[in-house]
Amino acid sequence: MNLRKNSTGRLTLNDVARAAGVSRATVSLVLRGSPLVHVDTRARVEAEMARLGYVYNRAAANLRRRVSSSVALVVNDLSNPFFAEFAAGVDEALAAAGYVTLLGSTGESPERQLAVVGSLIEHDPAAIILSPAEGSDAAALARAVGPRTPVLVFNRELAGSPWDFLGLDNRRGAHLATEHLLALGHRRIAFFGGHADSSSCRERRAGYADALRNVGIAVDDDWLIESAPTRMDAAARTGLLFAREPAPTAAVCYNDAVALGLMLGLVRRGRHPGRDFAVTGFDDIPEAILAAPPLTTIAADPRARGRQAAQLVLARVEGTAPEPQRTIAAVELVVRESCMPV
Amino acid sequence: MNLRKNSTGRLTLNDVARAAGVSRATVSLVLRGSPLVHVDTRARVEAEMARLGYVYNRAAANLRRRVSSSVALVVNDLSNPFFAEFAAGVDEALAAAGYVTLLGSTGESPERQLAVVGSLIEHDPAAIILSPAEGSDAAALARAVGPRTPVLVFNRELAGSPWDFLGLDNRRGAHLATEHLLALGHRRIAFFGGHADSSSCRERRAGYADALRNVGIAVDDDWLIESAPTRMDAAARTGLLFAREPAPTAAVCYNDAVALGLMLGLVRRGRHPGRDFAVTGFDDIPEAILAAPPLTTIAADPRARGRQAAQLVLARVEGTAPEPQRTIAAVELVVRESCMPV
DNA sequence: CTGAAAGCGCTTACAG
DNA sequence: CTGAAAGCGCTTACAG
Repeated sequence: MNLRKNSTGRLTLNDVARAAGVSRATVSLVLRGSPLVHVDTRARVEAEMARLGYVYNRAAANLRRRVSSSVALVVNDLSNPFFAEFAAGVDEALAAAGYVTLLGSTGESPERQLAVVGSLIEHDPAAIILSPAEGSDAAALARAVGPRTPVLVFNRELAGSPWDFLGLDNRRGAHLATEHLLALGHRRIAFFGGHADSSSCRERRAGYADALRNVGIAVDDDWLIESAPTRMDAAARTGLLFAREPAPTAAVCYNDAVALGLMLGLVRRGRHPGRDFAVTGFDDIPEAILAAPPLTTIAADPRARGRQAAQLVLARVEGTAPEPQRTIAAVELVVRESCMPV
Repeated sequence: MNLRKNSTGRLTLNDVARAAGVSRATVSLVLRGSPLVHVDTRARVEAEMARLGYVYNRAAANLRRRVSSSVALVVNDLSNPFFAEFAAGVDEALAAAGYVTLLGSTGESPERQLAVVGSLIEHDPAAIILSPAEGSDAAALARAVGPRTPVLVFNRELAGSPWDFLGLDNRRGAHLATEHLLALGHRRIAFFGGHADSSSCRERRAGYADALRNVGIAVDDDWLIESAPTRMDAAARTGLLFAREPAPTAAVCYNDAVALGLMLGLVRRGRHPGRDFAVTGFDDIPEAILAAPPLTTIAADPRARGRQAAQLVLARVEGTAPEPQRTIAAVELVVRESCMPV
């Protein structure tokens, strides 16, 4: 009956207990759905909670129970649709399991990443899903995380880390893209974009090289062209493809962002992607289908990867997972119109 | 000197205090940078914290201090680049201010939105930044949030809510787009996409109508075409534009997603956007520039809007903001190649 | 089925 | 400058 709040202005279990005429313990049991409470008592308590507008303080409960109901998601760049979709998938699966997502973004900076992890870890997440920035220092990260919080590394391998890993089958993806170009008759095929010091780039290059070697073509180092994994930098580096004659007729791109940037760069040079130069991507981001022409690419289903990452990390939290897991998600070729036969 | 952890396995202030030979209070003062602690003591304590790998439990501190160091961000769809950029901006500014972002996504479902808000609020965020799902129930939301947590509503107005609002200058944006088409000689101009029951759609339609009326053209209800604000639905509804003769020669689209979908729909019908039908967008998402042809649109700089939202909400939290604020962000026309003269 | 008491990891007056 | 004590909002044995 008493609407007076306690000294802090915040409604607590105490207020509900007083209003319902029971002890705090009883209210707590109601909250947690215990069968110990008489059905009438439960109803009375619930009515009071609704009437007062009580909101549960999960932080206090978590502190007492020594549990956590959050998972941190550290992502390098939310403006990359691949990671945005991934984040959406993570959040979806975490929410379904009753966890809340703590978001942190690093902008591809290892220093910011360290700061972000240091800040998130103070909020005591049950686990961390980390899509590492390029050039991450595994040892420094391990120190920032400490020994008590499980980590799932996504997408880029972190050399020397003891953590779970979820990645794409990069090698097979690039292999499929390269084979597609070979089947169309291309023989001078470049690998365009990405930084060779990232594991995903190395793996994709390996798949590309495999496919070429299978048909007796040697990899030409001049056609292994690096760029930042962004549209802009890829567009800017288009010229490197045509530095030497004969130039390639096709490029397997590190990812879709790079492929779209390359297409932009080609158009600026008066070329027609899909008509006089073939391009493949990697990721199948939503705008791949909207490009002109629509981009042939490797689909990785980032949203499903996000759900999968959440599942893996929760399995680790619940302690049901065995030793550090290395999970490689399958990947498939999506043929659209950016590759002409030659 | 003692590496033994307490019973829970977790390192606490107590452990650091014992190892450094001081009281918990002293360690706490060190942690909070108090000048009361002797410099030598501070150094000794900090050395122990580093050596032991102590991590601060901010939840416990927040509970005791009755403060919160998180802000909840509720967004309807992270796979929309406009919201992904917005989220990135929010997170960037919150992190800079020492707050952590609690993420929730609603998938444009008012029911899920209620559940998400109900779950986030239990984590006691200092504030909520809410980009409401279509068809949100303001009263139900207000009940879920309670009276103690400030909310900033972004993008879509929530009728009857007492909360701060940050929106775009929708009316002016659509006005600019329509004027651009008029200046190119178009006279039969449709307004394509969006749902008329959302405030942003109504405002954009009003700007469109203003511009037409200014030059003595009446709005034709047949050319006010609704769609979900997505690429797919827009593409599917393209035909409605050509149901009657004479058909429009141009469309002001509700947003970029709709505009890109419309362009896709036009191509499927054998038309050439930018050559025989003019299209404008709204948002200037990154792929607008990559469309074929590049999309003329209204730039809203979602990342800057995210930073702005964080700032507004923090001002409210610090209590420096006066009465409920209504902030309308300026918007500008970006001319590219999707509109030909007629 | 309910109540009194202790405790999660921290902070904050208050003495000294 | 440091220590002992109380308390943030909850949960959990333990009695009854």
